[in-house]
Amino acid sequence: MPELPEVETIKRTLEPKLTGQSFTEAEIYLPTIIRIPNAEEFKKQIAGQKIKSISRRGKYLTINLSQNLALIFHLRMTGRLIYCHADEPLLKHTHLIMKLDSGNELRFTDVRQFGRVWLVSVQKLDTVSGLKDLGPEPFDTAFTREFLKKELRRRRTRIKPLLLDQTFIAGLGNIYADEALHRARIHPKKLACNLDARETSKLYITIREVLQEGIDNRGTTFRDYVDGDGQCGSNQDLLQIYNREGKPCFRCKTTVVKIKIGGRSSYFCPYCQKE
DNA sequence: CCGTAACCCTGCGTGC
DNA sequence: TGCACGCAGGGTTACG
Repeated sequence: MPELPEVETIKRTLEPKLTGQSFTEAEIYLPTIIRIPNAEEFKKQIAGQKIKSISRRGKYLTINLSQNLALIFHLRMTGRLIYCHADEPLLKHTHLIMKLDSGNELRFTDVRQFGRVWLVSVQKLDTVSGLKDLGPEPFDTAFTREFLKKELRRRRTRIKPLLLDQTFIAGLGNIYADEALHRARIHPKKLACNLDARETSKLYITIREVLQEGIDNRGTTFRDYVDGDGQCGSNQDLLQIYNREGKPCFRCKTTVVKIKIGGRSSYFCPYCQKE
């Protein structure tokens, strides 16, 4: 599940390879993944476009093109964006191939077909669903301890679903949200407005810590995630709580529990994270 | 405002 | 071995 650290890793692997190259043509095998424009327009518009830079916002990856165009990807759960030579055999579930003038290709594959692609002018970025409504970047100066404190105080929802709400904070997904809560010793069902000053401060720090460690370890490969070179990350070896149901908490040896909150699984330690 | 659930989709683990 | 079934999940939408 590509979350902020995974998308950031993909960005870092792709940027030096793609920058300066131009797209020559596109082959579309599953048109439904492209939200804007239609398949024919996509092919027509992307041909000849030069890649200026790559950027990330939350879990969205943007390839900034010449002529004020932006090619935007959201990988959802199983999407992959891989740079390789045109001779490489096609992986299963390859839905989109974008050819480059170097003889290499950028390929989009996605087992579950939930990933999405947009090609829009920068003036129309607000037509990319979810992008304009994103909350602050966890590493941006706008995301301060005071901001988190103020926002949590006025929210009467449980902390776990709130951390997953991309309009609240951009980039956290199920894995890093559980890791941040465990490290801050906060129960996932605790109401946001009931967090005390110490918990809020701790959470502010642990959100940044778990994300930074995820980036440092080149992402968490739980099942499907690979970077732009097709390489797995290593952060899965360092997870303290996610997917550890029935196993002893590394801190206190209490058995890790899995519960459902808002339809999503949540892993926590009932001793370290009291409700 | 908040919670819940359905939906999109395929692969995988489980139970029979 | 094979089949049916439930589950996994990010984001969107609908509804209470």
